[in-house]
Amino acid sequence: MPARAPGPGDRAAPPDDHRRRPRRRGKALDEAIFQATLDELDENGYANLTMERVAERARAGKASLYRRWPSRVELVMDAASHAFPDPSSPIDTGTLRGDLLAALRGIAQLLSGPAGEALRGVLSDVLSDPARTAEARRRSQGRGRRAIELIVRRAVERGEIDGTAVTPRRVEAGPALLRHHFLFNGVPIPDEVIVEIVDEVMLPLFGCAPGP
Amino acid sequence: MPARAPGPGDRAAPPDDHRRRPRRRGKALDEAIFQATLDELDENGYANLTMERVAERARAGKASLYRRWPSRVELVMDAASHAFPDPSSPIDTGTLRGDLLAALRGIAQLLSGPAGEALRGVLSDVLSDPARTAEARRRSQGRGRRAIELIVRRAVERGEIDGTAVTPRRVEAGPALLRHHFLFNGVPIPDEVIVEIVDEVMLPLFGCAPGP
Amino acid sequence: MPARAPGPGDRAAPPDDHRRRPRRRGKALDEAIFQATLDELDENGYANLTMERVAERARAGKASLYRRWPSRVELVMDAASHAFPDPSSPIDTGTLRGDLLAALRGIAQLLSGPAGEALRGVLSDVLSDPARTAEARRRSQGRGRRAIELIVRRAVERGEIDGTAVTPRRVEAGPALLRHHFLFNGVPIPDEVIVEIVDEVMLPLFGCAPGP
Amino acid sequence: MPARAPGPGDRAAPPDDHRRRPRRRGKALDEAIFQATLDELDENGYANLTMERVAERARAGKASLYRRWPSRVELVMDAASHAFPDPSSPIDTGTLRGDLLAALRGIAQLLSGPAGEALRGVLSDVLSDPARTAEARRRSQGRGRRAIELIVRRAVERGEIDGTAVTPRRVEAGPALLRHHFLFNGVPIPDEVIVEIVDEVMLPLFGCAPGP
DNA sequence: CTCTAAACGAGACGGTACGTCCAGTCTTCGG
DNA sequence: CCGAAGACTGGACGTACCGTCTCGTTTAGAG
Repeated sequence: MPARAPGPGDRAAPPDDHRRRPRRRGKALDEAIFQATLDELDENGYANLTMERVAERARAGKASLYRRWPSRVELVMDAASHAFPDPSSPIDTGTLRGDLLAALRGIAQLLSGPAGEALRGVLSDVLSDPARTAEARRRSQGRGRRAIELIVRRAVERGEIDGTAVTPRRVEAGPALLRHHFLFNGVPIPDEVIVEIVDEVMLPLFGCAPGP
Repeated sequence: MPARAPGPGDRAAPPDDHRRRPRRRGKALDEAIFQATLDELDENGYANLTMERVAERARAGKASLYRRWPSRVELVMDAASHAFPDPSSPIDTGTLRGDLLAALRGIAQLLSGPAGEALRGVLSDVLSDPARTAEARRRSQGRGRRAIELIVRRAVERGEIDGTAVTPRRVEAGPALLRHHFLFNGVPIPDEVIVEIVDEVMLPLFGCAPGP
Repeated sequence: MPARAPGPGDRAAPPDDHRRRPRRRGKALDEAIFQATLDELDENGYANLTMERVAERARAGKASLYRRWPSRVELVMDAASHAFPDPSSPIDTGTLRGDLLAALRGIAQLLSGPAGEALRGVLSDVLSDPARTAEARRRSQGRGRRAIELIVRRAVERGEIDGTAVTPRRVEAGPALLRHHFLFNGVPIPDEVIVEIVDEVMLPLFGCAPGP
Repeated sequence: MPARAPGPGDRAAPPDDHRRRPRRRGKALDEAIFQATLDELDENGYANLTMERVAERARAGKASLYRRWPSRVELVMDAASHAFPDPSSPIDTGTLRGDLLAALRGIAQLLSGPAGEALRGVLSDVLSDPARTAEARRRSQGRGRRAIELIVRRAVERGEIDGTAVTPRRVEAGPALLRHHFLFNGVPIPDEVIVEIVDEVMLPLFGCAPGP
């Protein structure tokens, strides 16, 4: 029998006794899967990320993935969140403009990593289900929005801007433009883009004269 | 791998005479494929659109698709462009606010159809190749941007706004916020969103008092 | 080529619950595939046998076939061997002529079934690879050759013929002529052909006077 | 339009004016197709010979092939016959043994070329149609059979053998064993095989003592 | 410290779609 | 107007994953 596949008669093959002993469970396994997911995101992008490859890379069975997440979308969103768990209150530079630049730069940096790759892909997978759409929105927008809200509130308290100019739509505008740029132009996001968004859009909307 | 495929006509197979006679070619076939693509987009969305089903639906062979477009992305972009070929100069309502509302409403309507479904899916498929990213950007942004540019120029000519307030970033901001809302919230796009974008962001950026 | 296939479970696709539960594995699946292969051989012949149709007929996935056999050739050879597993020692009629007629008739009967159909097709697929050629030779010639060898040995022991006349080439000649006739003339193989081969070729070669 | 296939809009492209000008017809085209067929047989074997590749290699359209031959089989048989048109009467060495060796060596040489490659593949394609089977048999067996017949007749005339031992079956046996060996063992055919067939089978069948 | 139930790795399973190649037919256009 | 060129429909190729499942094996925790 020269050129055959393993073949049907090989059913009685020994069950491969050399399995890795310290079998991971729970948290340890979660971590391994997250790491494999992020690595795949990095190397191949969301479009080419498959449950099969993630499982293999994590040296886990596919069932262990499906036991935890119902689909690729949830896995990727979880993995991205897990990688950047820290909402970390925005730094305080003392001026509205400085704070906004810092905040947007933080978001840009986030988008340049796995979280960005995840965001891009998740968008198209998620829209059929409104609940998951909302979940994705919450995860991707919450951080930036809360940061800007806090920054603007501090500026109002400092008397730098008028509180009546602050509306949800305007708070959201800056991060939205940044995300929009990322989605349509990819990475890296030039710093001029951020400066322009702050100086030409955000500051004017809050009633500030554009920066230097 | 010694053997070629047996093939349908290795003799002993009947010659299958019932092929449709007036075989379509060129433009006629293009049209049929575009229509099938748009129908699939409509019924199943981009994520579930397959070359296989489009071919079947258009009663065409897969090779006829691949001869024209190298992948799903290009087919879908072409089909969407084909369906809405006319940038059609924006209507003139006489006021900046009216023009902007009309323009954004036009974009919103476009996004609510197959073009929107296409945009969403294309974004995640296209980013690996910068050239195709640019192409997608051109197709999806060009229209809105040019419309706003023209509207704003008319407003400047009417003396309604100051030309120095007009920058590319600000021109782009309105459509960008609308697309952003569409991507993260889907359809339908409530009209209040459009009104808010115009009144709270666009008009102020161009130095106008918000509308009524 | 940025996009992986959409896949059936990219969400928004129903989970297709109607799968047959007690899914066949191992031997049971082997049997089903063999049966489907033999049925296809019978109905459409080797030239029109495709992995696709065999899989469909066996209600199996194509991957289950390819996991077992690297190509059509191996599948068909295995299926044919499986259908006629028993070389079964040749019957003893008491005379050399009777034994030879019985043996050749047995081979002819075998060639008239799926094994013959398999042999014909396999020949053209297998010759590019010497190892597979040898395998095919072993499977198709071994049986007949061993039978004739045994029959001739018995005749020598009975003193019916002289052992010095027995050479491998002569032992092989009878079955070879029969197979040659089958390959160039197809089925059914007239019994006169068998009688002629025995009386005009085999018996004289072993130093016997031709039969009645 | 960066990364697109020729695309549907290119329909109006000039109809490829650089077509080969002196368009071949009739004999000239036949020759080109025959040559392409033989080349393909040589390089890829019958199993991998396709009408498509032959057409491309001959720089011809597929329809030009189908207009001349209804299928691969006929094309290949014609091409092989065309390449070796000369039945050439068998050489006369003066002895039966010498003539037989020469004849079988001639057949072996023929089988080692494109004609052999053709024979192998044709067998499996032809059997569904008895008429074509007969045609293939005529083409592949006629030559050898007529040669042996002539040789044996000369030997009878020389008084070397007894005419009553000559039967069609026995005349056919030698070439049949040679073709059988070729089909199951491929090329090259060792010369010992030919010597064995002559000395252990053919000569004894015609009532001659084996050669030296 | 056993004993059991759950979690785990591995991967087979029935499928869908991929992108390619080829069969044989039909249309267009050049000579 | 014939015939060469090649676009067309259709179908099989062999591969990659899907999400489910069945195996044993390993491990944690209850008795």
